Amino acid sequence: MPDLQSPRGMEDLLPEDAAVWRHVRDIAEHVARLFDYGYISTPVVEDARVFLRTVGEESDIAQKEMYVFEDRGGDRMALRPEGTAAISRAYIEHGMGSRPQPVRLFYIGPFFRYDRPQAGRYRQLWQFGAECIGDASAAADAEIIELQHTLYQELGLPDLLLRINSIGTAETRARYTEALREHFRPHLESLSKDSQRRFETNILRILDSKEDAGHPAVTGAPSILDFLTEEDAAHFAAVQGYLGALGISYVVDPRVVRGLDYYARTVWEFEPPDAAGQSTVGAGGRYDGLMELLGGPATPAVGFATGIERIVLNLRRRELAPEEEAPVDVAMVPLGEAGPAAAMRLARALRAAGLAVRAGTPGRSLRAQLRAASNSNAAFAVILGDDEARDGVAQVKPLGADGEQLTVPFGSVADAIQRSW
RNA sequence: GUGGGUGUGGCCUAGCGGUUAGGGCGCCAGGUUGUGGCCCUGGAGAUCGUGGGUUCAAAUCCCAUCACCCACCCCA
Repeated sequence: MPDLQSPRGMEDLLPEDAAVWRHVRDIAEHVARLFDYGYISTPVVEDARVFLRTVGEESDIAQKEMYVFEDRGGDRMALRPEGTAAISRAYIEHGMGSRPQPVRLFYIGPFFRYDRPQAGRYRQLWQFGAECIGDASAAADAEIIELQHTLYQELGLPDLLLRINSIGTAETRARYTEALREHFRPHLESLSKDSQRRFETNILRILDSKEDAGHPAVTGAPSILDFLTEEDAAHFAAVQGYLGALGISYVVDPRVVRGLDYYARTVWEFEPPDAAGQSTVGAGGRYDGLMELLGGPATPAVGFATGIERIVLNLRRRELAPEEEAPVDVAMVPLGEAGPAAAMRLARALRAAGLAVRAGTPGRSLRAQLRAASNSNAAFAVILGDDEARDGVAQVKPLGADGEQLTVPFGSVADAIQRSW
């Protein structure tokens, strides 16, 4: 190991990884476009309060997973751990409440969580997300889920399991957590240490504990769905109605909860069927209370985020990840004294004609350069030495199985290559 | 923060007390005074993660440490 390496949990993206990332990003942006979501990019660094106010001071994100630092001016800054709060900040700051509602936005970029890395979890992670802001209706929930569902369909991940739930409003959850507390209190002794801790910090999390999954107190716990108000229940039923109309399969799972406090009503997750470990590929929910936490007007909103690394992981597991970018069209092969300069000028002309051209390596033997050209998967080698430079021509050599090498005047090289396709 | 596993050239790896630390891939060069892919030959490239200890002798055994991986917590 060299003594300098990338920070823990933050990975270099190498050229050989580029094809699959480009693939995912292209499809994500395409799907966003299909739904008329506009691209928004917010800073990677924000005033720490943007997140501290919204994710909940007590949440793990605020307590131990956020990169917080003081800048040179003494301001408390944070590397963004998630997208929704920052986008909400931008929505308020730019008065987007005065635009036609709802405002539909999508984003893609890196986020940061000071977590212990493991498979599918990183300290710098990329997320693609979409937010539909200013629409309280169940149709907006369905639209966001449909967008996310379409993304996975387009990517070739049609069998991700959609689990949905409603966690009601803040009042609902207050009544429910009180009921849970009463339910679990007599069983505390027999629950795992983690669950005992959760009993104090985030009691909802006991429900999806891995250790206590089979515990009778967990399996027999009351369901939040029984605590929903009439309005919440109607909203949830409407969402399910839309999903049914769209033919999107899902399961209602009352154990789906959210780590962040600002969620309300509909929440969901997409998971691979062979789920294990850090498996959630994407998750979303309604966050009607968030804007007010940031000092803005009460504004209903719903959105989702999906982890690019986790998408790539799933594509690779299924061998659906494209391995290579499109190969280069032309590899230049300059020889001799006059070849290199003439080859550079010819390469410029070819690029101007829209061809991708890899520069050669003057000084290397013809054999070595042709080997390299062949390895690069270039469609053509263009050989240019002293004789060619003198005569104003180049040798155009197809690198495929067959095809004849031609002597072509400079001005006709681009044409000759484009015609022979 | 907790637990487990693994560290040998760029990558994969053999060696598990005494070897000039071996091989494969890749890279560079040559085999053709200017013609690739296959093949052949040669070359460069390793403080055996780091520090300490045991021993006549350590990549190999012990301890510590660091890094990475996996899992828990939490989350995308």
